[in-house]
Amino acid sequence: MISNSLEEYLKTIYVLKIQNGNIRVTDIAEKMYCSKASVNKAINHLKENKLINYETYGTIEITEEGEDYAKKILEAYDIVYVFLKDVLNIEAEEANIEAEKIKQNLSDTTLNTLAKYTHRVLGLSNLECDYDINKERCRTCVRRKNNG
Amino acid sequence: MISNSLEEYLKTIYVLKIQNGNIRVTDIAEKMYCSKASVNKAINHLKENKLINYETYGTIEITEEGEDYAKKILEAYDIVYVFLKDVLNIEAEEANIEAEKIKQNLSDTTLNTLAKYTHRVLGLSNLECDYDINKERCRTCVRRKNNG
DNA sequence: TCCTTTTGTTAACTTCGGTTAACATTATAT
DNA sequence: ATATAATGTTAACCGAAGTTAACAAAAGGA
Repeated sequence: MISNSLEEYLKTIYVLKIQNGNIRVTDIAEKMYCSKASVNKAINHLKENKLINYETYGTIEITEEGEDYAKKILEAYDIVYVFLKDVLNIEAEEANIEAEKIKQNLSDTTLNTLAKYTHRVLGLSNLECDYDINKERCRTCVRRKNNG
Repeated sequence: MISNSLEEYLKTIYVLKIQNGNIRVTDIAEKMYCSKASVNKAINHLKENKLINYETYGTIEITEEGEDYAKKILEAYDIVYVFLKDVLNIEAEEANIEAEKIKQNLSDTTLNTLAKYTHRVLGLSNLECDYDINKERCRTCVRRKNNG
């Protein structure tokens, strides 16, 4: 288990790599509005936790484990975001802010229950949805995102 | 604005005072599973923020402002707790743990929206519930609590 | 090539929220 | 009334997560 702060770094690294391919300390610092020194510390911690590979002055690579972790973080965000935006009808920008704040604090079981509830209420999947955050990315949430 | 940590101390002080009348540093430390030294620091911070009155070796008194603040913290907890327990049907103990973790991070507007949603889904108040977390304690949540 | 700019690292420091241990004060029991 | 127990305070410390500033390394242009 890593801290919320490190989770944010990992998530940012994962997203930036998908968007931009390669990625530098400076990119992360800009995206997260923090100093390069903070990023440097963070990536060394992530390395200690085997979530990324990194050598001094080298390139940042996410490990298998790190990728799974990052996906789970994003998945948790999606579950909360979709609930706030499409069930509670909270405006997108506000829903985004709130989802970012909450997602880290929810247990797997709560996230699973919330996902199933949202799917049911929105008619996105049948009642006996067997979604499990630890097994796979939520197809219905993904579909919603892809459809706008 | 005080930190989440200080909010927890304030909430605990408020609840203990309601339950036990007077209250000591030791009581707070026991309830929060922390050292008396931590409590001492916290109450001095709360005092600086005018949320409690305290003199060295004296008694701990909550100010008007502190009481309002504590009530709001409890209210936020209730809103999340009732949603988790009665809408998502999460088991009480788990709902309690999760509500404790989330409540601090939600904005007033999200809390209001969530409260109204819960009331509507549970049929606890009419659709045009004008509940506002900053104005008063939620009567429907209170009623639910009192009725078990 | 080599000089300059960009990028990355490190050291020293800050704040927050906690700890333990030593000490001070207050309360209690005989 | 006083010894002892309980309670409260303070000092010195820790780790997490950030900062700035100085320095090191890499990249790019003339």
